[in-house]
Amino acid sequence: MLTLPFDESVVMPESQMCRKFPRESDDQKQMKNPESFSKQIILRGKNIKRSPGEDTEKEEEEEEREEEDENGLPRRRGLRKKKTSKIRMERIKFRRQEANARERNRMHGLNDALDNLRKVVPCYSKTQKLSKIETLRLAKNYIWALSEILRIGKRPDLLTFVQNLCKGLSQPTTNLVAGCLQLNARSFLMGQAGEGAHHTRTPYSTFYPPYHSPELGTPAGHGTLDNSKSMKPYNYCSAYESFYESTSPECASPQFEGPLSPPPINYNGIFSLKQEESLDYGKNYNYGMHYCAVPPRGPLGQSSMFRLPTESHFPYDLHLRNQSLTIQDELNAVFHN
DNA sequence: TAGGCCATCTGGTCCT
DNA sequence: AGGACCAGATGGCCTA
Repeated sequence: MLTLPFDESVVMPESQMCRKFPRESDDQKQMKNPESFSKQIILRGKNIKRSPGEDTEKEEEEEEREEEDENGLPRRRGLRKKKTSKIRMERIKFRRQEANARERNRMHGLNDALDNLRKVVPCYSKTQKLSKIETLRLAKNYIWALSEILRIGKRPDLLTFVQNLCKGLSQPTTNLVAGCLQLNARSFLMGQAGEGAHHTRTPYSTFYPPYHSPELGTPAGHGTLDNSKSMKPYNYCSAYESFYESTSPECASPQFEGPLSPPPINYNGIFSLKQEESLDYGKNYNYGMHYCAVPPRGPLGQSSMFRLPTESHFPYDLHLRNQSLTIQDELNAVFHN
């Protein structure tokens, strides 16, 4: 915009000017690189480039001399003022653009920090990024959950941990977190309906080895699984155990690495358990009701509720879409009853 | 198409 | 004076 002649468009308010031009104007693109932008200003803006306050007096004096008419008499006040304001406008404009660049950098820094935060909260996916607000909420919940562990001095059950993590999160985020924590809806059903719910179990509702979906007959991560959103499932075990003791090999990394790591999980639709959204995060902590995923009985609950035996795995619940819907219906029935 | 999320611009305020 | 920080406004992109 500095390349524009200083005509009326320069005098008009900045906000109006900005609306006149496309967002990614040349200047704006250049502003992404402030250094090159400065150079551009030198090249294109003639005498625009200067450090703030520098030479301005000289130039304004010059301007004032210019403002004398042929007879050496000063021009009328109004005219002169207009000329001076033109310089000022130029300078203000330049400073505004510098401020914009700083603000952009600042926000980029903030976003970088948020990205770093995303990597340490219990749900990280490069392709399915948590929103800023959800990242902050999840981080807060995570800190709170961990501090509760410290305060109480013992491990809560998985359900409580997940409940705490998901407080106040939106449904998609809750789904994502649940997926990352590798809960499964069947555990939920078992916990909700107790033994009576066992009839709802499908042949593979009991634990089966990961990487393979019996119904699909294909390795997990293929077929109907949403592979486009390759997620790095957070290993609950790692966060948990690293907090207390050394991690087992299976729990060493929260991230999905390589073919031996857990497959991507289809988190679309599986955990659509919430009946309503809480409008007031501070008051409503009902989300826990929707995550009554009781840690599976059996091998998981031996030395620790969450400790996995060396050769056992968390179940990866790989559902077909319609199957997920069926489960969701069942869950809804549970809630409504 | 509405709504959510985001990047950017902008002007105000506070601090150094 | 100038920079950092903040919040409002705006428009683009994406998804349900």
